[in-house]
Amino acid sequence: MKNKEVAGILGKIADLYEIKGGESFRVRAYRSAIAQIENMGEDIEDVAARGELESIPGVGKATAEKVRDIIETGTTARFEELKSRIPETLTDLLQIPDIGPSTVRMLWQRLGITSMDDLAQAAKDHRIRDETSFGEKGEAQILRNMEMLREHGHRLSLGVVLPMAEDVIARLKETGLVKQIGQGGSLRRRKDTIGDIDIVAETSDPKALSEAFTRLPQVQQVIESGATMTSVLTKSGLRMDIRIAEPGHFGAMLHHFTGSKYHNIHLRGMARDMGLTMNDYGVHRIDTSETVVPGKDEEEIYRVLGLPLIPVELREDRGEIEAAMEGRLPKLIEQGDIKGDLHVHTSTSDGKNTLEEMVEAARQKGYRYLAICDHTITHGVTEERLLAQIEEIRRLNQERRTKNHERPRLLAGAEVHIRRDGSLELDSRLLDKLDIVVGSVHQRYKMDKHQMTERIVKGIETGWLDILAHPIGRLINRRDPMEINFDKVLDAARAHSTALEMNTYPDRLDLNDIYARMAKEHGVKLAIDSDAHAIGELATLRYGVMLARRGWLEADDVLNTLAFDDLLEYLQTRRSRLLVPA
DNA sequence: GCCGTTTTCGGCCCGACTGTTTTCAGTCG
Repeated sequence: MKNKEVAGILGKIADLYEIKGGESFRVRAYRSAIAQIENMGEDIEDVAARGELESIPGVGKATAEKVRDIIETGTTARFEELKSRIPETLTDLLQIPDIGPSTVRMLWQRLGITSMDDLAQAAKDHRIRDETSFGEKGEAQILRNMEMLREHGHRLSLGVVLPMAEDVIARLKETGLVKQIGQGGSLRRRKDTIGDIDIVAETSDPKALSEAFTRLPQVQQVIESGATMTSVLTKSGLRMDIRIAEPGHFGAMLHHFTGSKYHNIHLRGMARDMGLTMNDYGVHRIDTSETVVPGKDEEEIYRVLGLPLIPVELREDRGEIEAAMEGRLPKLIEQGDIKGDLHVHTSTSDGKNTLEEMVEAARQKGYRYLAICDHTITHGVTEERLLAQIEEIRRLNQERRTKNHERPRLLAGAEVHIRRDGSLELDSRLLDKLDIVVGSVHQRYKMDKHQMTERIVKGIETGWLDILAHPIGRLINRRDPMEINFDKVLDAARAHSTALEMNTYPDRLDLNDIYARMAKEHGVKLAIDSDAHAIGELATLRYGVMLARRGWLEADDVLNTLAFDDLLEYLQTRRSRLLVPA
């Protein structure tokens, strides 16, 4: 039973309580426990096995007992009892924009609606306008919102959404109306998937800025517009909001709309204990309403609470506030720490650019090294072409010594498929000629958990894998993660000094922050690689740095922050230790 | 349902926008 599944059932219980009504604080407690369980690095089953569920923040005696029930039996008495009184399918309706628990309850009690299909039919039959306070407009809006959920109800990759937001911000800057502008929400916190775009801006002309915002070429439709916020639907189906701060309050507004919700709730609780209240216009005394700081920047807000500025990527209430209080915030990895890319392809296999073009692009990025890892036999190079490529790489490195000193050094590598039985599809005679070996699963993703874990662990135990590429195997919105026991993979990776990849291909973002933090805590190194199949894709590596920061990673945790000589020594030492000739 | 640097009971973050509104509930972030 995965954390996601346990959280899913607790979420249903919370949903059913909300539809029932009158349980707002109980619901809040559930939601807070759910957020912790979804975001914790560890398998909830392991925590339960150790009897430490109640050490999870927000999980008390009652929730711990339900979690144990769910792990053991797949459900819990409270859930069954609620379902017997309130149709479970009602919780689906909560996904529809602008439909909340009160509306669901009303639709159910007054019209007998219990599912999406019921609701669509009732709207088409005009029963909603006739028998509820929703008018004709409201009824049409429900149908539109259901359509929107069907079409765009999913979250998009950070690698897709961030460039869109950057373009919007550049255009708004061009208007000359903004004094300060930035991203907010989960986008600014660099979550791997994004549900909507939040923008925060300071201007002396809110009306003109709102109008400029709604006239952007990306905008399909204006959803709502007021004095301090305007919300639109973009042509790509993403909701996009702009919040407008009064001069002098940009930091407070930015902080408020960066979140996360639970980070903010935690901070507001601290403020409350100090007799203070926080909102998007600064920090104020509760008794006199006197403004303590207006929130011109974010530092100001944290300072009032006695805290250093907490990096945006950490603001999830996953221990960052406690770490900040105790002065032990990590020194997070930065883009500039990256010295090279250890997983790129060329036209020798399925890449779009030649070896020379990839090298030149890497040089322009200032990389000190680049590992060429084309797919092996099944997916790409033949033995002859691989040998020829190794020759070419040696020649280029030789040439670099006499001229082109600024060119990155090249590592001869391959991306080797891990077969169903855990063997590698390249034999050791060829593997031994390579400087670096990246292993990955590229076929048969749907093995059961035990078999898939065995397969990957055996692959690692061959001793050849310097890096395990895209370890989880998901494609965002297209393919679910593989079923694996991640703890066992981590144990094997640590024992064999195999680094786990943070693959920054926008469809993958694999590993993400949560798994990366787990790896770090297991003493396993990470490698942030673009898996670029074209020169333009080298730049996606920044998404990996963002997710690494969310995973609390420091430069030392990441293989490709090493200087070239240190990297080479690391690889050679590793291989000589694990692959002593028999 | 959780939690405690006055607490094991009595609190629990805060505000904008919409329209089912004319003073407020529902939804959202």
